[in-house]
Amino acid sequence: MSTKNKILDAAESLFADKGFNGTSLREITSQAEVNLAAVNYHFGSKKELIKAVMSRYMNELSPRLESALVDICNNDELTLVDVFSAFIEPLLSLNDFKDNGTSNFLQLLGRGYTDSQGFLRWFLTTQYPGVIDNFVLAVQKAYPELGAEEMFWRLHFTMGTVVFTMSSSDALIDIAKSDFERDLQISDVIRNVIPYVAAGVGAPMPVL
Amino acid sequence: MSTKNKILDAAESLFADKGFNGTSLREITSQAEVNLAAVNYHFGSKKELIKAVMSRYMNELSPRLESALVDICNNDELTLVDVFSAFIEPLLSLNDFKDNGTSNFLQLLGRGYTDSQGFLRWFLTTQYPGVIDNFVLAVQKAYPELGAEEMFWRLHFTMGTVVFTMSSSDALIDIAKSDFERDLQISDVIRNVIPYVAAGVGAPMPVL
DNA sequence: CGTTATTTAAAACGCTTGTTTAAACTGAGC
DNA sequence: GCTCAGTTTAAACAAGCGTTTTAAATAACG
Repeated sequence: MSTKNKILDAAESLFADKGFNGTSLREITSQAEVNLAAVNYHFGSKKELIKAVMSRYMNELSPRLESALVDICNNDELTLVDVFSAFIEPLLSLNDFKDNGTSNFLQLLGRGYTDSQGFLRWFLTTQYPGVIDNFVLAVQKAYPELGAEEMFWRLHFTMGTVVFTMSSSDALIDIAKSDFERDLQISDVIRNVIPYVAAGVGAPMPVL
Repeated sequence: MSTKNKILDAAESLFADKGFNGTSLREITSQAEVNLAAVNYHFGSKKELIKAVMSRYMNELSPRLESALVDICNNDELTLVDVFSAFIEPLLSLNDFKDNGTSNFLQLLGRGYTDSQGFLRWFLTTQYPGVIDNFVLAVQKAYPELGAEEMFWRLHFTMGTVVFTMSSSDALIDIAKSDFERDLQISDVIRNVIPYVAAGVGAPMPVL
Protein backbone atom coordinates (compact mmCIF):
# COMPACT_ATOMS: atom_id res chain seq x y z
CA MET A 1 0.00 0.00 0.00
CA SER A 2 1.32 3.38 -1.02
CA THR A 3 2.10 6.13 1.45
CA LYS A 4 -0.55 8.26 -0.16
CA ASN A 5 -3.26 5.69 0.42
CA LYS A 6 -2.11 4.94 3.94
CA ILE A 7 -2.56 8.62 4.70
CA LEU A 8 -5.97 8.76 3.02
CA ASP A 9 -7.22 5.74 4.97
CA ALA A 10 -6.00 6.99 8.32
CA ALA A 11 -7.27 10.48 7.66
CA GLU A 12 -10.66 9.16 6.63
CA SER A 13 -11.35 7.22 9.81
CA LEU A 14 -9.92 9.88 12.10
CA PHE A 15 -11.82 12.68 10.38
CA ALA A 16 -15.03 10.67 10.62
CA ASP A 17 -14.45 10.08 14.32
CA LYS A 18 -13.22 13.42 15.53
CA GLY A 19 -13.94 15.94 12.82
CA PHE A 20 -11.57 17.85 10.61
CA ASN A 21 -10.55 20.47 13.13
CA GLY A 22 -10.29 17.88 15.85
CA THR A 23 -7.80 15.70 14.03
CA SER A 24 -4.16 16.72 13.78
CA LEU A 25 -1.78 15.75 11.02
CA ARG A 26 0.38 14.09 13.64
CA GLU A 27 -2.45 11.77 14.66
CA ILE A 28 -3.03 10.89 11.04
CA THR A 29 0.58 10.17 10.15
CA SER A 30 1.14 8.23 13.35
CA GLN A 31 -1.89 5.99 12.71
CA ALA A 32 -0.84 5.63 9.08
CA GLU A 33 2.71 4.87 10.19
CA VAL A 34 4.22 7.40 7.82
CA ASN A 35 6.25 10.52 8.36
CA LEU A 36 4.57 13.77 9.27
CA ALA A 37 6.02 15.62 6.30
CA ALA A 38 4.51 13.11 3.87
CA VAL A 39 1.13 14.81 4.15
CA ASN A 40 2.38 18.13 2.89
CA TYR A 41 4.55 16.39 0.32
CA HIS A 42 1.73 14.35 -1.20
CA PHE A 43 -1.22 16.66 -0.65
CA GLY A 44 0.24 20.12 -0.15
CA SER A 45 -1.82 21.04 2.86
CA LYS A 46 -4.37 19.74 5.33
CA LYS A 47 -7.19 21.41 3.41
CA GLU A 48 -6.20 19.59 0.22
CA LEU A 49 -6.04 16.34 2.16
CA ILE A 50 -9.61 16.87 3.34
CA LYS A 51 -10.70 17.47 -0.24
CA ALA A 52 -8.86 14.34 -1.37
CA VAL A 53 -10.56 12.21 1.26
CA MET A 54 -13.97 13.51 0.21
CA SER A 55 -13.26 13.28 -3.51
CA ARG A 56 -12.29 9.63 -3.25
CA TYR A 57 -15.84 8.92 -2.11
CA MET A 58 -17.70 11.46 -4.18
CA ASN A 59 -16.12 10.26 -7.41
CA GLU A 60 -17.29 6.78 -6.56
CA LEU A 61 -20.72 7.80 -5.38
CA SER A 62 -21.92 10.64 -7.55
CA PRO A 63 -22.31 8.75 -10.88
CA ARG A 64 -24.17 5.91 -9.17
CA LEU A 65 -26.40 8.35 -7.37
CA GLU A 66 -27.13 10.37 -10.47
CA SER A 67 -28.10 7.36 -12.53
CA ALA A 68 -30.25 5.96 -9.74
CA LEU A 69 -32.11 9.27 -9.51
CA VAL A 70 -32.53 9.46 -13.28
CA ASP A 71 -33.82 5.89 -13.33
CA ILE A 72 -36.58 6.33 -10.80
CA CYS A 73 -37.90 9.36 -12.66
CA ASN A 74 -39.24 6.88 -15.23
CA ASN A 75 -41.63 5.66 -12.58
CA ASP A 76 -44.97 7.29 -13.27
CA GLU A 77 -46.27 6.92 -9.74
CA LEU A 78 -43.16 8.13 -8.04
CA THR A 79 -43.40 8.63 -4.28
CA LEU A 80 -41.04 10.49 -2.00
CA VAL A 81 -40.15 7.22 -0.33
CA ASP A 82 -39.05 5.98 -3.75
CA VAL A 83 -36.88 9.04 -4.20
CA PHE A 84 -35.11 8.67 -0.90
CA SER A 85 -34.85 4.92 -1.30
CA ALA A 86 -32.84 5.54 -4.44
CA PHE A 87 -30.00 6.57 -2.17
CA ILE A 88 -29.81 3.23 -0.38
CA GLU A 89 -28.03 1.08 -2.94
CA PRO A 90 -25.44 3.65 -4.03
CA LEU A 91 -24.66 4.48 -0.42
CA LEU A 92 -24.34 0.87 0.65
CA SER A 93 -22.12 0.15 -2.35
CA LEU A 94 -19.47 2.21 -0.61
CA ASN A 95 -19.06 -0.73 1.76
CA ASP A 96 -17.72 -2.81 -1.13
CA PHE A 97 -15.39 0.00 -2.06
CA LYS A 98 -13.95 0.03 1.45
CA ASP A 99 -14.66 -1.36 4.92
CA ASN A 100 -17.05 0.94 6.80
CA GLY A 101 -17.20 3.01 3.64
CA THR A 102 -20.85 3.96 3.97
CA SER A 103 -20.59 4.89 7.60
CA ASN A 104 -17.34 6.77 7.18
CA PHE A 105 -18.56 8.74 4.20
CA LEU A 106 -21.81 9.79 5.82
CA GLN A 107 -20.01 10.83 8.96
CA LEU A 108 -17.52 12.80 6.90
CA LEU A 109 -20.41 14.51 5.17
CA GLY A 110 -21.81 15.47 8.55
CA ARG A 111 -18.49 16.78 9.75
CA GLY A 112 -18.01 18.73 6.57
CA TYR A 113 -21.20 20.63 7.02
CA THR A 114 -20.57 21.73 10.56
CA ASP A 115 -16.79 21.99 10.80
CA SER A 116 -14.81 24.41 8.71
CA GLN A 117 -17.45 27.10 8.32
CA GLY A 118 -18.99 25.80 5.14
CA PHE A 119 -16.04 25.41 2.86
CA LEU A 120 -16.94 21.77 2.26
CA ARG A 121 -20.49 22.77 1.49
CA TRP A 122 -19.13 25.02 -1.21
CA PHE A 123 -16.87 22.25 -2.43
CA LEU A 124 -19.66 19.70 -2.78
CA THR A 125 -22.29 21.95 -4.31
CA THR A 126 -19.90 23.36 -6.89
CA GLN A 127 -18.03 20.16 -7.71
CA TYR A 128 -20.98 17.80 -7.81
CA PRO A 129 -24.02 19.81 -8.87
CA GLY A 130 -25.44 16.94 -10.95
CA VAL A 131 -26.48 14.99 -7.89
CA ILE A 132 -28.39 17.88 -6.38
CA ASP A 133 -30.07 18.82 -9.66
CA ASN A 134 -31.31 15.31 -10.32
CA PHE A 135 -32.48 14.98 -6.76
CA VAL A 136 -34.52 18.18 -6.97
CA LEU A 137 -36.05 16.96 -10.24
CA ALA A 138 -37.07 13.67 -8.67
CA VAL A 139 -38.64 15.37 -5.65
CA GLN A 140 -40.51 17.74 -7.97
CA LYS A 141 -41.91 14.80 -9.90
CA ALA A 142 -42.96 13.00 -6.71
CA TYR A 143 -44.54 16.09 -5.13
CA PRO A 144 -45.33 18.64 -7.84
CA GLU A 145 -47.38 20.84 -5.51
CA LEU A 146 -44.29 21.74 -3.50
CA GLY A 147 -43.18 25.26 -4.37
CA ALA A 148 -39.56 26.24 -4.91
CA GLU A 149 -39.25 28.04 -1.61
CA GLU A 150 -40.78 25.24 0.44
CA MET A 151 -38.57 22.81 -1.47
CA PHE A 152 -35.51 24.83 -0.55
CA TRP A 153 -36.31 24.72 3.14
CA ARG A 154 -37.34 21.12 3.28
CA LEU A 155 -34.29 19.89 1.43
CA HIS A 156 -32.15 21.74 3.93
CA PHE A 157 -34.10 20.23 6.79
CA THR A 158 -33.54 16.84 5.22
CA MET A 159 -29.87 17.51 4.85
CA GLY A 160 -29.81 18.38 8.51
CA THR A 161 -31.58 15.23 9.55
CA VAL A 162 -29.30 13.00 7.55
CA VAL A 163 -26.06 14.79 8.27
CA PHE A 164 -26.66 15.06 11.99
CA THR A 165 -27.88 11.50 12.29
CA MET A 166 -24.92 10.15 10.41
CA SER A 167 -22.30 12.17 12.21
CA SER A 168 -23.55 10.71 15.45
CA SER A 169 -24.59 7.34 14.08
CA ASP A 170 -22.03 5.44 16.13
CA ALA A 171 -23.40 6.90 19.35
CA LEU A 172 -27.00 6.27 18.27
CA ILE A 173 -26.26 2.65 17.37
CA ASP A 174 -24.65 2.19 20.77
CA ILE A 175 -27.68 3.61 22.56
CA ALA A 176 -30.04 1.44 20.50
CA LYS A 177 -28.00 -1.55 21.55
CA SER A 178 -28.03 -0.80 25.27
CA ASP A 179 -31.61 0.50 25.47
CA PHE A 180 -33.39 -1.87 23.08
CA GLU A 181 -30.91 -4.73 22.75
CA ARG A 182 -30.85 -4.22 19.01
CA ASP A 183 -27.72 -4.81 16.97
CA LEU A 184 -28.02 -2.30 14.18
CA GLN A 185 -25.88 -1.45 11.19
CA ILE A 186 -25.56 1.81 9.33
CA SER A 187 -27.88 0.32 6.70
CA ASP A 188 -30.61 0.01 9.35
CA VAL A 189 -30.17 3.64 10.26
CA ILE A 190 -30.54 4.61 6.61
CA ARG A 191 -33.70 2.56 6.25
CA ASN A 192 -35.02 4.08 9.47
CA VAL A 193 -34.54 7.65 8.39
CA ILE A 194 -36.25 7.32 5.03
CA PRO A 195 -39.88 7.29 6.23
CA TYR A 196 -39.07 10.27 8.41
CA VAL A 197 -37.57 12.52 5.74
CA ALA A 198 -40.10 11.39 3.13
CA ALA A 199 -42.94 12.37 5.45
CA GLY A 200 -41.19 15.64 6.31
CA VAL A 201 -40.69 16.68 2.71
CA GLY A 202 -44.19 15.49 1.90
CA ALA A 203 -45.82 17.42 4.74
CA PRO A 204 -48.89 19.38 3.69
CA MET A 205 -48.22 23.00 2.86
CA PRO A 206 -48.86 25.11 5.95
CA VAL A 207 -51.83 27.46 5.71
CA LEU A 208 -50.26 30.90 6.22
CA MET B 1 -21.58 45.61 33.29
CA SER B 2 -19.46 43.14 35.22
CA THR B 3 -16.40 41.51 33.73
CA LYS B 4 -18.06 38.14 34.14
CA ASN B 5 -21.06 39.17 32.06
CA LYS B 6 -18.93 40.87 29.45
CA ILE B 7 -17.12 37.58 28.98
CA LEU B 8 -20.36 35.60 28.84
CA ASP B 9 -21.85 37.91 26.21
CA ALA B 10 -18.79 37.89 24.00
CA ALA B 11 -18.34 34.15 24.36
CA GLU B 12 -21.97 33.54 23.50
CA SER B 13 -21.95 35.35 20.19
CA LEU B 14 -18.54 34.05 19.15
CA PHE B 15 -19.38 30.47 20.09
CA ALA B 16 -22.62 30.69 18.14
CA ASP B 17 -20.78 32.04 15.11
CA LYS B 18 -17.69 29.92 15.01
CA GLY B 19 -18.25 26.98 17.32
CA PHE B 20 -16.60 26.18 20.61
CA ASN B 21 -13.41 24.73 19.19
CA GLY B 22 -13.22 27.48 16.62
CA THR B 23 -13.24 30.30 19.15
CA SER B 24 -10.16 31.13 21.18
CA LEU B 25 -10.14 32.71 24.60
CA ARG B 26 -8.13 35.57 23.15
CA GLU B 27 -10.90 36.35 20.67
CA ILE B 28 -13.42 36.31 23.48
CA THR B 29 -11.49 38.53 25.87
CA SER B 30 -10.57 40.95 23.12
CA GLN B 31 -14.20 41.35 22.02
CA ALA B 32 -15.24 41.63 25.67
CA GLU B 33 -12.46 44.15 26.26
CA VAL B 34 -11.21 42.35 29.33
CA ASN B 35 -7.94 40.70 30.20
CA LEU B 36 -7.20 37.20 28.95
CA ALA B 37 -6.62 35.83 32.41
CA ALA B 38 -10.07 36.98 33.52
CA VAL B 39 -11.64 33.91 31.91
CA ASN B 40 -9.67 31.48 34.01
CA TYR B 41 -10.08 33.68 37.06
CA HIS B 42 -13.87 33.84 36.84
CA PHE B 43 -14.67 30.49 35.23
CA GLY B 44 -11.69 28.25 35.85
CA SER B 45 -11.38 26.91 32.32
CA LYS B 46 -12.75 27.20 28.83
CA LYS B 47 -14.91 24.14 29.36
CA GLU B 48 -16.55 25.70 32.39
CA LEU B 49 -17.11 28.88 30.42
CA ILE B 50 -18.96 26.89 27.77
CA LYS B 51 -21.13 25.31 30.44
CA ALA B 52 -21.82 28.73 31.96
CA VAL B 53 -22.89 30.14 28.60
CA MET B 54 -25.28 27.25 28.04
CA SER B 55 -26.58 27.27 31.60
CA ARG B 56 -27.54 30.92 31.41
CA TYR B 57 -29.97 30.02 28.63
CA MET B 58 -31.10 26.64 29.86
CA ASN B 59 -32.00 27.99 33.30
CA GLU B 60 -34.14 30.59 31.59
CA LEU B 61 -35.65 28.23 29.04
CA SER B 62 -36.20 24.89 30.72
CA PRO B 63 -38.92 25.89 33.22
CA ARG B 64 -40.89 27.71 30.51
CA LEU B 65 -40.50 24.77 28.17
CA GLU B 66 -41.53 22.24 30.79
CA SER B 67 -44.66 24.10 31.78
CA ALA B 68 -45.62 24.67 28.15
CA LEU B 69 -45.30 20.95 27.48
CA VAL B 70 -47.28 20.07 30.59
CA ASP B 71 -49.96 22.55 29.58
CA ILE B 72 -50.63 21.18 26.13
CA CYS B 73 -51.02 17.68 27.52
CA ASN B 74 -54.40 18.84 28.82
CA ASN B 75 -55.52 19.11 25.23
CA ASP B 76 -57.54 15.98 24.47
CA GLU B 77 -57.04 16.15 20.73
CA LEU B 78 -53.35 16.83 20.86
CA THR B 79 -51.53 16.81 17.51
CA LEU B 80 -47.81 16.65 16.87
CA VAL B 81 -47.96 20.13 15.40
CA ASP B 82 -49.34 21.25 18.77
CA VAL B 83 -46.47 19.59 20.57
CA PHE B 84 -43.79 21.23 18.47
CA SER B 85 -45.62 24.54 18.47
CA ALA B 86 -45.29 24.52 22.24
CA PHE B 87 -41.63 25.31 21.72
CA ILE B 88 -42.28 28.54 19.85
CA GLU B 89 -43.20 30.89 22.65
CA PRO B 90 -40.52 29.75 25.15
CA LEU B 91 -37.87 29.90 22.45
CA LEU B 92 -38.90 33.34 21.23
CA SER B 93 -39.00 34.59 24.82
CA LEU B 94 -35.22 34.32 24.80
CA ASN B 95 -35.24 37.39 22.58
CA ASP B 96 -36.60 39.41 25.50
CA PHE B 97 -33.95 37.97 27.74
CA LYS B 98 -31.24 39.13 25.37
CA ASP B 99 -30.81 40.49 21.83
CA ASN B 100 -30.62 37.63 19.33
CA GLY B 101 -31.19 35.31 22.26
CA THR B 102 -33.28 32.78 20.36
CA SER B 103 -30.94 32.60 17.43
CA ASN B 104 -27.83 32.50 19.56
CA PHE B 105 -29.15 29.78 21.82
CA LEU B 106 -30.30 27.53 18.99
CA GLN B 107 -27.00 27.93 17.22
CA LEU B 108 -25.16 27.13 20.43
CA LEU B 109 -27.27 24.03 20.78
CA GLY B 110 -26.27 22.98 17.28
CA ARG B 111 -22.62 23.63 17.95
CA GLY B 112 -22.78 21.72 21.18
CA TYR B 113 -24.02 18.61 19.54
CA THR B 114 -21.36 18.43 16.88
CA ASP B 115 -18.33 20.08 18.46
CA SER B 116 -16.66 18.65 21.50
CA GLN B 117 -17.47 15.00 20.96
CA GLY B 118 -20.75 14.93 22.80
CA PHE B 119 -19.78 16.35 26.15
CA LEU B 120 -22.48 18.98 25.83
CA ARG B 121 -25.02 16.33 24.94
CA TRP B 122 -24.19 14.65 28.21
CA PHE B 123 -24.40 17.96 30.03
CA LEU B 124 -27.86 18.80 28.71
CA THR B 125 -29.44 15.38 29.06
CA THR B 126 -28.21 14.92 32.61
CA GLN B 127 -28.74 18.49 33.83
CA TYR B 128 -32.11 19.11 32.23
CA PRO B 129 -33.90 15.76 31.99
CA GLY B 130 -37.29 17.29 32.81
CA VAL B 131 -37.59 18.93 29.41
CA ILE B 132 -36.91 15.72 27.55
CA ASP B 133 -39.22 13.66 29.73
CA ASN B 134 -42.14 16.01 29.30
CA PHE B 135 -41.50 16.24 25.60
CA VAL B 136 -41.59 12.46 25.23
CA LEU B 137 -44.84 12.32 27.23
CA ALA B 138 -46.43 14.90 24.96
CA VAL B 139 -45.38 13.09 21.82
CA GLN B 140 -46.71 9.82 23.24
CA LYS B 141 -50.07 11.43 23.91
CA ALA B 142 -50.23 12.91 20.41
CA TYR B 143 -49.16 9.70 18.66
CA PRO B 144 -49.75 6.72 20.99
CA GLU B 145 -49.10 4.15 18.27
CA LEU B 146 -45.45 5.15 18.08
CA GLY B 147 -43.31 2.54 19.83
CA ALA B 148 -40.45 3.37 22.14
CA GLU B 149 -37.79 2.43 19.65
CA GLU B 150 -39.30 4.36 16.77
CA MET B 151 -39.76 7.27 19.15
CA PHE B 152 -36.08 7.16 20.05
CA TRP B 153 -35.01 7.34 16.45
CA ARG B 154 -37.46 9.96 15.36
CA LEU B 155 -36.68 12.26 18.24
CA HIS B 156 -33.03 12.06 17.30
CA PHE B 157 -33.88 12.77 13.69
CA THR B 158 -35.85 15.78 14.88
CA MET B 159 -32.98 16.93 17.03
CA GLY B 160 -30.80 16.69 13.95
CA THR B 161 -33.16 18.69 11.81
CA VAL B 162 -33.50 21.45 14.34
CA VAL B 163 -29.91 21.57 15.45
CA PHE B 164 -28.48 21.55 11.96
CA THR B 165 -30.98 24.07 10.66
CA MET B 166 -30.32 26.41 13.52
CA SER B 167 -26.56 26.17 13.45
CA SER B 168 -26.67 27.26 9.82
CA SER B 169 -29.71 29.48 10.11
CA ASP B 170 -27.79 32.64 9.27
CA ALA B 171 -26.60 31.14 5.99
CA LEU B 172 -30.08 29.80 5.19
CA ILE B 173 -31.70 33.16 5.86
CA ASP B 174 -29.15 34.80 3.56
CA ILE B 175 -29.87 32.33 0.77
CA ALA B 176 -33.62 32.78 1.20
CA LYS B 177 -33.09 36.51 0.83
CA SER B 178 -31.00 36.33 -2.34
CA ASP B 179 -32.91 33.48 -4.03
CA PHE B 180 -36.49 34.34 -3.07
CA GLU B 181 -36.20 37.98 -1.97
CA ARG B 182 -37.65 37.09 1.39
CA ASP B 183 -36.59 38.83 4.57
CA LEU B 184 -36.89 36.16 7.22
CA GLN B 185 -36.26 36.07 10.94
CA ILE B 186 -35.31 33.17 13.15
CA SER B 187 -38.98 32.97 14.18
CA ASP B 188 -39.93 32.29 10.55
CA VAL B 189 -37.42 29.48 10.39
CA ILE B 190 -38.89 27.96 13.54
CA ARG B 191 -42.40 28.16 12.11
CA ASN B 192 -41.14 26.65 8.85
CA VAL B 193 -39.56 23.64 10.46
CA ILE B 194 -42.56 22.64 12.56
CA PRO B 195 -44.68 21.06 9.79
CA TYR B 196 -41.62 19.18 8.66
CA VAL B 197 -40.67 17.61 11.98
CA ALA B 198 -44.29 17.02 12.93
CA ALA B 199 -44.83 15.09 9.70
CA GLY B 200 -41.56 13.24 10.18
CA VAL B 201 -42.35 12.10 13.70
CA GLY B 202 -45.90 11.33 12.61
CA ALA B 203 -44.82 9.25 9.63
CA PRO B 204 -46.65 5.91 9.35
CA MET B 205 -44.78 3.01 10.88
CA PRO B 206 -42.77 1.27 8.16
CA VAL B 207 -43.95 -2.21 7.26
CA LEU B 208 -40.91 -4.35 8.08
C1' DC C 1 26.88 2.10 -13.46
C1' DG C 2 25.88 6.69 -12.74
C1' DT C 3 22.67 10.23 -12.68
C1' DT C 4 18.39 12.08 -11.96
C1' DA C 5 14.00 12.22 -9.80
C1' DT C 6 11.11 10.65 -6.20
C1' DT C 7 10.27 9.48 -1.56
C1' DT C 8 11.31 9.27 3.43
C1' DA C 9 13.35 11.04 7.59
C1' DA C 10 14.38 14.15 11.50
C1' DA C 11 14.45 18.51 13.08
C1' DA C 12 13.15 22.94 13.47
C1' DC C 13 10.17 26.96 12.33
C1' DG C 14 6.73 30.32 13.57
C1' DC C 15 2.43 30.60 15.41
C1' DT C 16 -1.67 29.81 18.33
C1' DT C 17 -3.66 27.52 21.98
C1' DG C 18 -5.28 27.17 27.17
C1' DT C 19 -3.36 28.01 31.41
C1' DT C 20 -0.46 29.96 35.17
C1' DT C 21 2.33 33.23 37.58
C1' DA C 22 3.36 37.18 40.11
C1' DA C 23 2.86 41.80 40.59
C1' DA C 24 -0.25 45.85 40.59
C1' DC C 25 -4.43 47.91 41.47
C1' DT C 26 -9.13 48.67 43.75
C1' DG C 27 -12.33 49.59 47.31
C1' DA C 28 -14.69 48.57 51.49
C1' DG C 29 -14.17 47.87 56.80
C1' DC C 30 -11.76 48.64 60.99
C1' DG D 1 -4.70 55.58 56.83
C1' DC D 2 -3.99 50.84 56.70
C1' DT D 3 -5.21 46.32 55.72
C1' DC D 4 -6.56 42.73 53.17
C1' DA D 5 -9.55 40.21 50.09
C1' DG D 6 -11.16 40.65 45.48
C1' DT D 7 -9.98 41.80 41.03
C1' DT D 8 -7.27 43.11 37.05
C1' DT D 9 -3.06 43.29 34.54
C1' DA D 10 1.07 42.03 31.69
C1' DA D 11 4.09 38.51 30.89
C1' DA D 12 5.47 34.06 30.41
C1' DC D 13 4.63 29.05 30.17
C1' DA D 14 4.39 24.49 28.03
C1' DA D 15 2.14 22.07 24.58
C1' DG D 16 0.20 21.45 20.20
C1' DC D 17 -0.61 23.00 15.62
C1' DG D 18 0.39 23.15 10.24
C1' DT D 19 4.18 23.86 7.52
C1' DT D 20 9.10 24.10 5.84
C1' DT D 21 13.72 22.88 5.47
C1' DT D 22 17.60 20.01 5.06
C1' DA D 23 19.66 15.82 4.25
C1' DA D 24 19.56 10.91 3.56
C1' DA D 25 17.62 6.88 1.36
C1' DT D 26 15.36 4.74 -2.44
C1' DA D 27 13.68 3.98 -7.20
C1' DA D 28 13.77 4.85 -12.13
C1' DC D 29 16.05 5.43 -16.31
C1' DG D 30 19.49 6.33 -20.00
